[in-house]
Amino acid sequence: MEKDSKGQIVEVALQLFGDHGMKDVSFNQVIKASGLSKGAVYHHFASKQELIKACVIAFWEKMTIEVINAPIEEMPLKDVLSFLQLKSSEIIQEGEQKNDSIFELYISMLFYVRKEPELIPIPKKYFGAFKDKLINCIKNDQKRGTIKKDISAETTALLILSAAEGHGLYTISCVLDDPQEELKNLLNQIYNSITI
Amino acid sequence: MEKDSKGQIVEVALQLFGDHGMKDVSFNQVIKASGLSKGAVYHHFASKQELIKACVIAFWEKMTIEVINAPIEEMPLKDVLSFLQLKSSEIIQEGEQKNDSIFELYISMLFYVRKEPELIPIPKKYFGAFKDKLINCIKNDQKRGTIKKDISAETTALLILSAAEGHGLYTISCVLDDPQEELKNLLNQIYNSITI
Amino acid sequence: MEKDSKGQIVEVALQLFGDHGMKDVSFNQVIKASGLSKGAVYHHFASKQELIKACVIAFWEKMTIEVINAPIEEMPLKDVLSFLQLKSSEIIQEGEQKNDSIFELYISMLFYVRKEPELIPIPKKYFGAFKDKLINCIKNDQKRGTIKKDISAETTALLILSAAEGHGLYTISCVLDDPQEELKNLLNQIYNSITI
Amino acid sequence: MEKDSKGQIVEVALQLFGDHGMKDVSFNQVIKASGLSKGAVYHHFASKQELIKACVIAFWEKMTIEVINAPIEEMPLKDVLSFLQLKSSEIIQEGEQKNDSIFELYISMLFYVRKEPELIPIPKKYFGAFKDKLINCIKNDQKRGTIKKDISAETTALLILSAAEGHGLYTISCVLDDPQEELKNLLNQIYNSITI
DNA sequence: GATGAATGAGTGTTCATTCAT
DNA sequence: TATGAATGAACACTCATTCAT
Repeated sequence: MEKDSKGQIVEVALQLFGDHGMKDVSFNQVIKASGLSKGAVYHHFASKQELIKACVIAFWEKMTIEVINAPIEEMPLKDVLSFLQLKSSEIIQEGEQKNDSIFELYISMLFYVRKEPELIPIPKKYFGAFKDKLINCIKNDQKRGTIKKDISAETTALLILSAAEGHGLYTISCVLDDPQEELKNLLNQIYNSITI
Repeated sequence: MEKDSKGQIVEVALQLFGDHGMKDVSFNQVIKASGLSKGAVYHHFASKQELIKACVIAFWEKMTIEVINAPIEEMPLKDVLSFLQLKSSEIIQEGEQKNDSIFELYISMLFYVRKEPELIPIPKKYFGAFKDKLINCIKNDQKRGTIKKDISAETTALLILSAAEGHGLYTISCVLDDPQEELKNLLNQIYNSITI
Repeated sequence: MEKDSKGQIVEVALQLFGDHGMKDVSFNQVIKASGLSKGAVYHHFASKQELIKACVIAFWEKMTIEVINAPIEEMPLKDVLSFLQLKSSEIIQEGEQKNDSIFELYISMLFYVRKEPELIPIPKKYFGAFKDKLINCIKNDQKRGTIKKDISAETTALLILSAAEGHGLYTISCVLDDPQEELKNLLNQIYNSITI
Repeated sequence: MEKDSKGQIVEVALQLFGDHGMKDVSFNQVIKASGLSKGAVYHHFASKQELIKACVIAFWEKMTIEVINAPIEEMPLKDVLSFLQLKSSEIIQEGEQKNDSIFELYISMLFYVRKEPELIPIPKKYFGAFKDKLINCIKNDQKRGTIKKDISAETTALLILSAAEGHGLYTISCVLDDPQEELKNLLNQIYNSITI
């Protein structure tokens, strides 16, 4: 019997932000889409800024939970990289249909945080969780003897994440000819360079 | 003795876009900053869209020229990577002072192109030139015998660019603890994995 | 052990009105400042109008009590005029620090009453009390033989009050060069013209 | 063939301010009443503040011109006082019909200036012109031998103005029983006290 | 070719007030 | 009696754009 208008507004706003980009969605549009009145929305969020802040927080919390729940934990790195490729291709395909891909929203969310320094810990937590999972897999593989012992798990994890991130950006901007193939090559080269 | 008002307007607009972000600069602001009258600016650009398009084109042309002129051609890859690190730290430092870094503008420019498909070749040319230069360096090093011959120059170049790009994004979003150190580690790991 | 929320709300509202002007204080601000909930305040005052009306009444009652308690009764007129000067300079000094002086609120209260005719008796009572006190002093002085007997105490009292009031308005509006000196001259000229 | 939208807007705004009070007239109302579009009005006045400022200036300039043109110059003081009474009763009668009298606007204009110190010279000029005219009349009467020579023309002028001003305020606020009669008494008492 | 007055839909925000709980 | 979620008209202001001169 809960109403939780506040949560619903954030939900609706995130949807709109994902569809048209954060900068291109007006508060009025959010209000209209929420089905509530102007005053009601302002009752929950004193300004557009505050709504956006709530959305940014909700976005990163979702992302963090997604990472935490990702079934990566005990996988060998090989499978994790395949998992990353799969996810990436899903995002790419989704992005081709919509005007603004989830990736664009993701970047807006990063940039927004940059201007509200007190929010920095939030995406940092997401990023840290992601990196830690990768590091864990690499160390497990090192124990298993499939990955060289003198490789820094930390740096390797960051390399994988950065390469995937950069590749994502290049994909979005349409400068790559065959994004999926090229991502596979990228991750393969990294993987091959650290396996025994 | 041409006035080239058109070019001047683009120049002024790019300056404003760099300072406040493309979405946060109105046509009126550009007009005011240009010192020309409303009618005059509209005489050169029939709409804001057209001005933006001209700016996007000018931006990528500048970037491409910069890459083409970069003194990378005959360097060993080692030095090229140092050069990349230097550039990166320059951008980071600049970005710390301004609200919107050049990096943010760069990403806006990528995203804009995405929605105006006929412009795609323009950043693609920039990216291609960058990648070709790297490939060239790698191949030279392979000839010199400092880099393994069985490594794909193409994939390695893309790996370097992607990793740097992704690292830039992570830096901008303040999730890294020591961006410069981490970039060094990243590039070192790549370099070590391909040297003999 | 009564809470007298009603009185407290009026108190808070008067404070705000004095600080920012009656027109520039919203009902919401009063509610917030009162520390009560929206519903609670509306329970006491069915509308903003009613709250204002209560404030106007409270304001004039305070003013009336102040006049009634003023230690003027048995003073010679000479001292009363000095007393007026003192009060005036106090108000001026206070008004120089705040944005809205008590004088501005006083005038708003007068103007408000004008539009709610049933309230007219309230400031009239204040004004009457003030005038009566002055008349009394003048008549006493006439008995004492210090003031001419053929002078109308009524008109003289009104003259003093009007001159002081007008002078206050000129002071507030910054058109006088040396308000305090000029008030002294004003009252002296009146006083000299009626003394024997 | 001049359009002078700017002047027309000020005219319309002053009309509305006079009718409903400065604080109770919204920019939208001015825009609607002006017959122009929102953008057009904002083209001339960058903000409501600027429009108000222009109105304040225009108001005081009108008032100053009115004083300068008043046929007071060579009159004996007696007639000038009658003239003042006449003017006052005109204002009172007008004020009884409208919600907000010209007197209320006049006071708002004084108060506004108080918060924009660079405007202070403007009503000061009006006030100075008024006082100078009175002083002149008094000095002429002193030459003619109808007014005592040992009276300060300066103080007397200020006394007349203050008393009239204060009386106006009392009239507006409905605390007087017979404003016109009382003003006559007031001015008579002043006049009688300075005549030989 | 160049000017700037004019347009009107749109923005984010505030307001006094109502009403289900 | 008391709460605070909800309402919607109004507010000041910005925007990209048009067009008569």
